[in-house]
Amino acid sequence: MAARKKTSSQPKPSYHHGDLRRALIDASLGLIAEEGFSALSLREVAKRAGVTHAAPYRHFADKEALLAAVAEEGFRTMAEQMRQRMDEESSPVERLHACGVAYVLFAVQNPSHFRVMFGPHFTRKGEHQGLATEGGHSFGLLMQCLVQGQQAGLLRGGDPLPLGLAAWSLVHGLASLLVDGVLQRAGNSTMSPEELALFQTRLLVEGLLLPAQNG
Amino acid sequence: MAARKKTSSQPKPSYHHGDLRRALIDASLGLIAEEGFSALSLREVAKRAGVTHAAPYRHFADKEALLAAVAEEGFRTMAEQMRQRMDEESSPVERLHACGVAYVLFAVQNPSHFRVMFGPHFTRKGEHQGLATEGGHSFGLLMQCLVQGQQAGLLRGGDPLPLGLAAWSLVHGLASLLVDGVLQRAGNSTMSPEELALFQTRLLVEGLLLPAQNG
DNA sequence: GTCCCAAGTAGACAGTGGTTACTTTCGGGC
DNA sequence: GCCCGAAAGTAACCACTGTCTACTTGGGAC
Repeated sequence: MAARKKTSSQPKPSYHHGDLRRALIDASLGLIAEEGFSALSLREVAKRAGVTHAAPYRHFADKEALLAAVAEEGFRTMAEQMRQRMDEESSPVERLHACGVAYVLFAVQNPSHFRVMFGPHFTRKGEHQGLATEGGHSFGLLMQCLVQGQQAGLLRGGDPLPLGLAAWSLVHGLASLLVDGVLQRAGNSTMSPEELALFQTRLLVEGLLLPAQNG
Repeated sequence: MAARKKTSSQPKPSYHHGDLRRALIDASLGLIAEEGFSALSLREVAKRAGVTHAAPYRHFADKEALLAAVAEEGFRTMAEQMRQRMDEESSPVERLHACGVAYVLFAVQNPSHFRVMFGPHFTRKGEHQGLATEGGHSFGLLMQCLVQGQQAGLLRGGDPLPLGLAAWSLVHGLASLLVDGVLQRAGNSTMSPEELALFQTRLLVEGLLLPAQNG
């Protein structure tokens, strides 16, 4: 139920409904949020959007196409939020933190989006390369931070790709645990998602070792 | 399709089938591995186990109970493998690495188990507290490593819980990305899951900063 | 004002899935 | 050798889902 800007992403406002495509995506997100992913069906989505069960086929070839649209929007929004938050910082290291915090916050604030983006759907098809493209943008932002940190002489050198994968793993893991509610069942409490994200990204940068032991 | 020891976990070998309960769990894992999680149905599981579709109800109250049994076994196996791998190391830091590597390797070698364990199933019910218990064992092993490292003066002090959550996030994220095949689509390649896990856990311990910058 | 065509409706079909009630099989205790 | 009860089989119910086809609506171009 994230607040959603009425951007002019879809050019044609459509005839009868206004913007059914938009409404279907939102209905999907709401349904996943309230009933869980397994409850998501085209028919129920259509009902939520206030149309009959065949109407979605005017906008999406099939169920998978709808999911792909949801995921693609998610990747785009996430990259946008990461960029925004990173732009508020100047130091490469701070930008790195901002990058990770934005990733986790997006997941927590848009759990339905996150589930679709990284779920086990999408049975093959090269059709969804839009997803890989959009997802690549986010990872590109992260890698850019890392390389800048290396060039500034702040971060350890060498191939930045493994470093980026590690950073991605960290924030993706935290996001997954939060979205799936695992941390609620574990003995966590107290720290907010943002605090957790900031703490963990700092920890990855600084290391678990005692400062005196390092170097 | 992980190799499975015929341990005496279930006392009663049952009458007609031999051990249908065991067979149903294995069939579930095989089905998820081959057809994906969404293809998992009680009827198909029963067919794979060589019985009719109503037979599973002699051993599980409903579909969710079967999933819970799968997940619980997964948590138990994972904790066991973590313990084994940790016991091969003596230094707390090395044990920490072993702990993380075992987590990731379990996920990669038992992706079906992993998906069930951390999937969005299990609609409420306190019945599944067996899951939380078994899951807690794994996390307990991790926390034990951390505290030992602190007591040995190797790791930074303070509340060990946030440190443990960070370590968990890292390995859980890597495991998730590998299991969901995201790293295949990204420009990864070259490093094996074990190498990735070891590299990343080391990185978390030592930090991203240049050694000279740290401390 | 008319006509066209996208958008949406109504209905149907085939397949699947979870679940339950009743029946049959068969190993072991007596 | 008989009988009980657990384990598995059989059959059916009912709900739901994705998708297709044919029909209707209504706004805008002309």
